[in-house]
Amino acid sequence: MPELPEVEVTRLSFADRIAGSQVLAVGLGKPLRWPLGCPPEHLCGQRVLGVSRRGKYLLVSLQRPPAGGGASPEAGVLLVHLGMSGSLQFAKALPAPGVHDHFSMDTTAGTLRLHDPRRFGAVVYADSLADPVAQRLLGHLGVEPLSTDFLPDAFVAHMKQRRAPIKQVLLAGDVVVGVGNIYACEVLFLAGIRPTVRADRVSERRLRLLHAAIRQVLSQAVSQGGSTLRNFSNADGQHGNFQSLAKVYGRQGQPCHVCGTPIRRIVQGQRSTCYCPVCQRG
DNA sequence: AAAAGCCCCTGGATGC
DNA sequence: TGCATCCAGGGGCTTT
Repeated sequence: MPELPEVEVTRLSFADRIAGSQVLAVGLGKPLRWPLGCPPEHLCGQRVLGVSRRGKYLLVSLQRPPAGGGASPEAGVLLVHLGMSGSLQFAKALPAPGVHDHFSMDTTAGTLRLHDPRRFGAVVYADSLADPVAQRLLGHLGVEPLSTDFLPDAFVAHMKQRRAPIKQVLLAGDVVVGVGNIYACEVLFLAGIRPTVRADRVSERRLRLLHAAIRQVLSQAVSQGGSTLRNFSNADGQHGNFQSLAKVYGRQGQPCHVCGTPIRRIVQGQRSTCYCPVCQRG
């Protein structure tokens, strides 16, 4: 499933190529998680300014060419979420949409297409990032883990205010974004923290280790091209190779790489958690 | 405010 | 072999 590194790798794989193009046509397949929020024709003629990212959302910024006169051009943004099974393709010529291709946008530079069998993904149009439609999805998000705003002191302070199990706080995304189920398990292993421990009961020393682990694991995963744990590929169709680096996720019953103890699997918030009962006592 | 549970969906794995 | 059942998971929403 796409987590922050996969989304970032996807962005890097097509952002430069689509920037500056003009939207020619938009086609929709079966309904995604949310409706597009505007008629598909509304996008036609708009210019693609660039692609940025906020958490696991890709933000495709658009601009309608001024109709004439001095009026400032209207700007808009497409919020793209890959959900659990989504992937983007961008190419000059793509074959006809398949049964799982639910959003297709032809531009002068190529076609951008969302392939999403489980349809947990979404493509939503908003007039701007300040628009309530965008704020509903982005407004509550925490700090970007790979930005210079992700500071140890603030991270510790936030965690000390939360009583929920630390893994659930990571997944909630309101302290730090982009840490999904796989990476949450991995970073807690690296920091030696038991996933079930209340966030505010974790020592400051280990919270600082966790902060460093989040930066290290996510940036490493980006440089590796993302995870292939769930058939991930970037918009060029290339696969990442992070899966071999997972130390606990999906390894229940197998020996811990550090101490040899069998990795344990539990369920938290209807999601599986894998951890080493010996290495993760903090 | 924060925490916990619900629900959307379907390919792949498992069990009979 | 073919069927039914279960499971995975992101994250906004509702309820506590």
